[in-house]
Amino acid sequence: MLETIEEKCQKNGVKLTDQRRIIARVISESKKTYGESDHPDVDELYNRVSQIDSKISIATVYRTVKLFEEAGILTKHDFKSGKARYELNDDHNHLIDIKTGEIIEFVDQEIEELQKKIADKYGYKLVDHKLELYGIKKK
Amino acid sequence: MLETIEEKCQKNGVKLTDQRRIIARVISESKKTYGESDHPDVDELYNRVSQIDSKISIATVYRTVKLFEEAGILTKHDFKSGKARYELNDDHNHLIDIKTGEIIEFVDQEIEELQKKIADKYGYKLVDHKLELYGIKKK
DNA sequence: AAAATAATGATATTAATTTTCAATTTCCTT
DNA sequence: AAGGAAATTGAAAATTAATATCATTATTTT
Ligand SMILES: [Mn+2]
Ligand SMILES: [Mn+2]
Ligand SMILES: [Zn+2]
Ligand SMILES: [Zn+2]
Repeated sequence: MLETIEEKCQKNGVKLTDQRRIIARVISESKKTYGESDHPDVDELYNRVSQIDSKISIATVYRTVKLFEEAGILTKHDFKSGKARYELNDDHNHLIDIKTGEIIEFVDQEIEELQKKIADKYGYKLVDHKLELYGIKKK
Repeated sequence: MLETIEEKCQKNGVKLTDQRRIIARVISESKKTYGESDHPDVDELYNRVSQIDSKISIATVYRTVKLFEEAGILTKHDFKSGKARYELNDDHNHLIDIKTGEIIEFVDQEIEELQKKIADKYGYKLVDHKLELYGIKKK
């Protein structure tokens, strides 16, 4: 982890209240605590946050993930589940097992460059990108 | 256009009622009629369909796009708009202008192959993929 | 043609997210 | 430090895309 959410907030002028700090912590720790491919939805975040401070409302969780997302701190995913799922914005891609729902994260420099090249070709500067691969395990 | 929705339905065992046929037609014509980057949501489809047959209900539009999607005829997009948007499933990608919302469609063989290669590297057979590039126009 | 099956339209329901609003906390200005 | 403005919060209501229900209509099957 290169930069903490707190630092990113400071840099982006996002004020950190007690509630936001706790929510930030839960998100930061979600990978370490719950495994590599953890992409919690708001309900799940609310559950985890509640264990730290049971008075935090789900409205605040919704407000905070939105705030963090708009500040570029979090990435919101709309996988097929219907609920939005969140994680730290660290520029990786996802390979999703359509049988099990397992999510594998990957980074590929070649893809990154190719995407930049394509945007460039159409006269655009690439500022964000989303790549999801759906596959079935080969036996 | 290589294959009509009607043909795809027949091939996939999807029955075409009058209502479905009209909805299929509206979707097929959405590009020609409304320009290159047309990705209508259900409300918009309902509006267009209603001009042809005002008795078709929005429930039927919802049911039909779901049916077509499950048959692999349509692709459902969850862009940032909140509403799902639909178009013919023809395996292209999107470059979205984050200032104007304009959607540019593109196909890139190199990206296609690279994606297959990555899935393969993780032991998966690629069955679907979604790539969205977000950019700002260079001046 | 009669019975069974499927699809439709209208409406109710669900569920995620947003909004409202009064209360509390934080931030300014003096 | 005090007082008032501004921002944030919790609880609850509102919104809204999408789905489910159900009586009616259309299509198949016998
Ligand atoms: Mn990247
Ligand atoms: Mn492809
Ligand atoms: Zn991830
Ligand atoms: Zn498209």
